Order: sequence, then structure tokens, then C-alpha cells
Amino acid sequence: MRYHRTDIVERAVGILDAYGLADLSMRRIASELGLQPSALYHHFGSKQELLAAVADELLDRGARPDVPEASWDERVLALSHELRDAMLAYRDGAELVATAHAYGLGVRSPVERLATALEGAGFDEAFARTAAMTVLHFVFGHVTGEQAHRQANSAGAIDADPLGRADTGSFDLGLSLILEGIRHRRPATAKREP
Amino acid sequence: MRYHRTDIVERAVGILDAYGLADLSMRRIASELGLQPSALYHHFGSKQELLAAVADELLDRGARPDVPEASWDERVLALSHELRDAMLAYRDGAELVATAHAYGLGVRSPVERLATALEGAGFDEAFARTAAMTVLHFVFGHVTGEQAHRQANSAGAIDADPLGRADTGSFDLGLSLILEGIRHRRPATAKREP
DNA sequence: ACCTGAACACCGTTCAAGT
DNA sequence: ACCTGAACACCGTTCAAGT
Repeated sequence: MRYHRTDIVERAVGILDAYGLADLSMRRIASELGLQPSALYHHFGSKQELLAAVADELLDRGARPDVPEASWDERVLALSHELRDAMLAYRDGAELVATAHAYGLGVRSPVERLATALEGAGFDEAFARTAAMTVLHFVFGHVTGEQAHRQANSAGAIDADPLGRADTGSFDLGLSLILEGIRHRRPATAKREP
Repeated sequence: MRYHRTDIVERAVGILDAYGLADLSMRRIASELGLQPSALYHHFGSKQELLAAVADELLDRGARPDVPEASWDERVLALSHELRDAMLAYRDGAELVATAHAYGLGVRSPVERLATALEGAGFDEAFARTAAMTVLHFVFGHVTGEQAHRQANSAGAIDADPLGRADTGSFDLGLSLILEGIRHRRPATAKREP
């Protein structure tokens, strides 16, 4: 059988969700496709490159349309939740996406969409990028912890997060702190009409 | 020769700084100590446990005294910079510490110290923890990116971060956004005297 | 208490060769 | 263009046995 990149990515997503990131090996993907491991290197230069494609696929699957008519803070909130939901939808999704992003491969669109929303509100480009990265670091860090915690619980622990360390409430609260900080610097053009 | 945990951690720190996290294997540590890999399992239950001890060691080495007489925001700022400097002081330090923290092993003190500083300002415990985690997610995410970028540059790339994506300036700027958001919710007891 | 020796069950990646 | 077969140079972890 002959495969394309998309077939391989699809199979990888299946393994990820069923067995987790630790079991997502080149050899495993190859064997599930009935290929030799070396065959994958015809489609991807390295495992990192393949994982980046998988990360992008997860984000694409969870993508929701932009709402350009909404206010900048509503858009940033919506983008953050879209990202969170997309990562939570697959086992180890947050860790995979965060790692791919840290290695500078794939996952370009979230930063750009966040920065665009902020620039649309009149923030200058440099500030918009820093603010977008600040939001993104929070989202990745929070959701990674949240997912680790969920999986630890569903794997038989008693603890149901009694401290509320990493649920939706603390996600929205942490995010609101950053949004408030950004709001505090909003330029004249972004102020609501009086 | 007979070794203790501290000897093993010390050797691991040396390998980390000289060869990076990817080469910090149990077999490498053992061979540099003249031991069989299995000997390490007498001192640590798993590689994760050993890495957590290494992460704690890096943070201990970069520790600076608390300044209880300073204002809460000065203390949070100082703790964030202490953490950043401690991680930047060793190759792949940020990735190691962030990973250990994500796996819930070791690295307990930064969260607690941040939360304590906020509670001292009159914030309630739940808010203090969420705010501390928000700061921590930012610090881990930013410094991980910063260090990846630095190492990519020192490894022969031309790019000297022309976009200022992850330097001290954007660290302070991102952090100030979060601090402003926290400030916005400060309780009565934390307000400056009029 | 601390370590050896040997094994188990894996990895990512390269490369000549095949169709 | 896409893949096989075989190899290279590794992994983390377990466990009986030694001192």
C-alpha cells in the first residue's frame, strides 16, 4: 500500500488518543500501517516534524471561525477557549502541541490569530506579539497541567481536584488577569465609545 | 566506590550543562560514575524522580533570600527573576524544571513562595494559588522559549532575535501584564496607605 | 546498603537496494 | 516516488545474585 502524509498523520492521531504520547513512536506508527519504520522518513524528515504535523492536525480539527466583529477581549477569550478545547479533545493533546510549539515547528496560527486580534484593537505589533505570547504561555501551561491531572484521576486516583488547581474556573480566572493587564494598556483607538 | 543521591545529582547537573537534556540518560550518568545503570535504581525510583531532584538542585543553586518587607508585587517580580535566572544558568534548565513541574514531582517551592507573597498582601488562598500558577506558567513558557532560541543561535544560526521575541524586555512586559491584572483585584488590606 | 551482570523490550535514524 | 531489509547506536527498567 502507498500512503501520503495525511494518512500517516491520521494514524498517529489515533495512536496518540488511544495510547498516549509516550507510545507514539515511529516504529509503532509504521507497524500499524504495515510499513517499515524507515518508510516514514520518506514523508517526514524527523519524528519532530511528524509530531508538529500531528499538533497542527489537532488544532485544525478544533478550529472555530474567527469573529472579527467582536471586541478584542472577546476574541482573545474565544481563541483561548478554542485552543484549550482542541487540546483537551485528545489524550496528551496539550503536551504535544506545547512541545511542538516550543521546538518552533508547526503551531504558528494560534500566535498569529491572537496577535491579529490585538493589532485590530490598535495595539502596536511588538506589544501585540508579546501579549499574544503571554496568553499562549498561560494556555499551554494551564491546559498541560489540567490534562495531566485529569488523566491521573481517570487512571484510578481518588482525588477529584479538591483544590480546584486546574479546572475551567481557574483557567478563566488566570486568563482574566492577563486580559485585565492588557486592557490597562489599551490605546486610544481601542477604548469603548463614551 | 559508594555514592549517595547528592553525588548522582551533582554528576547529572554536569552532564546536563555540558551535553543537554537529550543526552542526560540513566546509562550516561551511570557510566560517568563507573556504575552499572541498575545501580542508580537503588537511589532513585525512576528517571523522572532523578530529574526532579536535578531540577530542585538547579533552583536551590539559584536561590536568593526572600524579602518579606518588600511589597507583594516587588516580591513576585523578584521571585520570577530568581526563577528565570536559575533556569537560564544551566543548559536546558527551563525545559527540565518545567517538565519536572508538569509531572508533579519536585519544584514545589516556587509556587508556594509566590502564593505566600500574594497571601501576605491579603489575597485569599484560592486566588493566590491561581495567580501564582498564572505567573509560573508564564515564566516557564517564556524562559523555555528564550533558552531554546539562545541555544539555537549559539549553535550557529545568524538570527540574533531581531523580533525581540523572547528577551528580558518581553519577559518583564509579559510579567507586568499579569501583575497589573492581579493589582486590579487587590483587596483592601493590600492597598497602599493614602 | 549498595552494587554487578545479564536480560527484556524497546527507541530514532541511516542507507543501499528494490519496484 | 515509495518502500524494504538490515544495521547502528542507543534507551529505561527489572531482577537474581554478590559483598
